Amino acid sequence: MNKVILVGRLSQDPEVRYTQNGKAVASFSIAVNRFAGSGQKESTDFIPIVAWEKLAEICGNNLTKGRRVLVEGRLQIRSYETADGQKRRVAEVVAQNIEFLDSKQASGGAGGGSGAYDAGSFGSEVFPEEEIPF
Amino acid sequence: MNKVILVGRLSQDPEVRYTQNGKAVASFSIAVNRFAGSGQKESTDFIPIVAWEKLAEICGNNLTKGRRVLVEGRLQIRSYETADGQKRRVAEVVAQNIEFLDSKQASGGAGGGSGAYDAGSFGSEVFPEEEIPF
Amino acid sequence: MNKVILVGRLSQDPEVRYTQNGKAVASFSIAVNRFAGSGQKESTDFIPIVAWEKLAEICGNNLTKGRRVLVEGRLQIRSYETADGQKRRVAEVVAQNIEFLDSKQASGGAGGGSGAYDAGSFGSEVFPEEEIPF
Amino acid sequence: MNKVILVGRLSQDPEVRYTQNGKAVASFSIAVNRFAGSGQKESTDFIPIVAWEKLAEICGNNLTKGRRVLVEGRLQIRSYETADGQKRRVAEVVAQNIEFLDSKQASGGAGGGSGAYDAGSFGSEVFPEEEIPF
DNA sequence: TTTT
DNA sequence: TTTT
Repeated sequence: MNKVILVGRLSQDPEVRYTQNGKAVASFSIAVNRFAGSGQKESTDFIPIVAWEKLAEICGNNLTKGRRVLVEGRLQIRSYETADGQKRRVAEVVAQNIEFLDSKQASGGAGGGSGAYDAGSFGSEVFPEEEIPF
Repeated sequence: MNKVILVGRLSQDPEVRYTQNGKAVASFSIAVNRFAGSGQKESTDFIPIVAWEKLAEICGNNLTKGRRVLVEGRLQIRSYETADGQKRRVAEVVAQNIEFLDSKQASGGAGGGSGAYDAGSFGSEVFPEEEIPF
Repeated sequence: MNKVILVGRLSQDPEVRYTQNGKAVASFSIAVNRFAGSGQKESTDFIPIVAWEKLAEICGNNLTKGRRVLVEGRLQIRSYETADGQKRRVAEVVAQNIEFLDSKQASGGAGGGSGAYDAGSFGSEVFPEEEIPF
Repeated sequence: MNKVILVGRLSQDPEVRYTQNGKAVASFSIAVNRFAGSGQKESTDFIPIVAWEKLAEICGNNLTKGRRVLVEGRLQIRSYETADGQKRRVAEVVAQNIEFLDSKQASGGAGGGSGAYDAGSFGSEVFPEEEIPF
């Protein structure tokens, strides 16, 4: 069991790239507010999201900075090396399912609308982390 | 909504420290296995967990390396500076509720037993991140 | 672990009642859409929600039919007897946390706004089921 | 979003039946303990679980009364008529993913072992409720 | 009994 | 830095 459920707003437009095998990967962050009790400082977590394949394309085509989404996914710790050879670890949520929470009326325009998009339907539950092209 | 639910085994004994205000903080990582489909390489995420106050003490007193737990919490991105002034971000799960999944029979001995422990009952849902003593 | 997370719209205004001890209880149902794959009939689950005390009052004062909410809670199976002595069981979600998902702009008017409300902050995690006044 | 996550023990062996189309359906209940605070009566919810197809067969072949599982699924309200024509509604959790929480050592024997089994891998996320053969 |  |  490794389940993450977040509601937040995109802090940037998604970036869509492609692996060497031609798989789409979308990445973006969402701003998730912490509702601290009264008297406590409110704060925000900016949480990196990664989506793959069909879900990546849906993100690229439909999401923009500021839109509110519900993301269901898996918390992944990915290791990489910096240009000068240091090992680093980065956490990100690999999306399995994304719901667009802005109602049609609220968002208006061509890119509007709400819906739910599920990576599961595309048979892409798990991806080898080496492939991530960034 | 910022909800994380994980099942995994402690990869180390919890470390319990105290803030300047005397609040207990336990930290440890859990190894969460990824059940890739057949034909895919199995892998593991080592996810850092932080627990506060009473829950921290329960962790310190009852959990050891190898024990299996269910952790419910919040995904937090914490910023800090390295000794040489670089800004870094680290992700960790702030535990709200921990269940011990090793049954009494299975684990045996004095440290055994299973149960559920909830930070909520101690009124400690949100902590200012500056206080973390490490 | 008994965790339920739902996003849906109120199918009715909340009803707020009081137990003999003066505790507020709000009840309402939310319509949760099932996003079946293409070619499958879309359908809806109408799921009964119960909220207690302060959270009940917030629901009574802020929610109306049609509003969209995220409900986090516990799935509870409650037993009762009908007037003619039959035993019945009813399932309901006891809310621990409710987020209002209609943005201020989208909903407009006095009742609008979005926010998150947590039963935990009021120390009311668990309620004896006999007390429910309906 | 309609997500349920439960940890409990089977209160009975699973029953596996088949729809007219030959799809396997497993049904059983799990006993989920409510950890009331000290001074409150502890109680248990018996929550009906339904699993389909490959996941149903895995349940039928591996689970027995008393085994501990984590169930991830969807809360569904199903309508049916009694023999004397009354309309009733029953709630059940449609499993998407089941993890066996009894460790190999604890359970022993041929049926033992732990693992995670995911309906998603079998392309069976949503089932029309009319088909349920009971 | 039902929502968009 | 890692667990079974």
